[in-house]
Amino acid sequence: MQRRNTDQKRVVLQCIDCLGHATMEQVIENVHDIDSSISKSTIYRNVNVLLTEKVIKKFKMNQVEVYETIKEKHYHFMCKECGHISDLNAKELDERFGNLKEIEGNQIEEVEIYFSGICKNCLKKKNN
Amino acid sequence: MQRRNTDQKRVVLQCIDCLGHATMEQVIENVHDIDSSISKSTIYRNVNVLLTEKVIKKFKMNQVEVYETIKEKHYHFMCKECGHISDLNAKELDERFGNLKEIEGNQIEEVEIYFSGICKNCLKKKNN
DNA sequence: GTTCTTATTAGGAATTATTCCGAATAAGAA
DNA sequence: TTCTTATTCGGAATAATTCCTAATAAGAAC
Repeated sequence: MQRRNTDQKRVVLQCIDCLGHATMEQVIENVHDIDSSISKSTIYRNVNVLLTEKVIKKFKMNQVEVYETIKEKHYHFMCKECGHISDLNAKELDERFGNLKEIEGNQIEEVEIYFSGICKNCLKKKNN
Repeated sequence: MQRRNTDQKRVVLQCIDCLGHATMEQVIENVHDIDSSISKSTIYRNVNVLLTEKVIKKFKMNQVEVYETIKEKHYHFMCKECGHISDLNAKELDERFGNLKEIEGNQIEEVEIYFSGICKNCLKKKNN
């Protein structure tokens, strides 16, 4: 099927990209801030299209489902205090597990790692 | 609030425990196999109670939401061919990242790792 | 064992998130 | 500019989960 580029699709992608990490609710809200005439079903459909096109990806941390554009490989850290999700640079971590190709006889193709704890900022607040 | 032990709650836990890894659908199905008079809302409620009691936990891999009883620490591997989820022994993996306490200024309390790829059995089938 | 408080239940209604549908529109190839 | 058909809107349909209420029963106190 020949895919088309529509304004609606561009807005959806732009929103997810700007937000960094966005829940579906946030995506809908942001899209409607830009153009409230874009219907919910169009937003849902385009999010799914972008997922199958592998332009964005979806993951879940601590019960929160999140979308983000696929850029260079990285991992996620969610703060248990403020709920903020931040990106972790992959390099340091890849040294540890990037070379893992097999485990207990199973061939590894993907590794998803989610860290959680207390973020830099919340630590700072606590120490003051 | 003083919690009570009911037959319904016991059946729900028993099912999740026996199944090893279970989706909500599977939990409902299994509970109803044992006692079809247990209502769906009771099953949902008890799953949530067990979650807050930290007797079971919930996670998500490749779009599949799964419940399991909390036993000793381990990681998960999901096969992209057959969809089966298996447990990975934590020891070997903990040597790699168990000692990670801080990253980019953030204090790490939990690490969730999900592997996916092709499992032992599917590899065997492919090679035959 | 009996009584009593109240957490829990069944079952259906209500809510919420997501997908489906069909006629109208518009992307982009020719 | 024409033409094909992917995409759109917007509301209906669906599916998953939670809420509600009267009835029940767990388990503490006696």
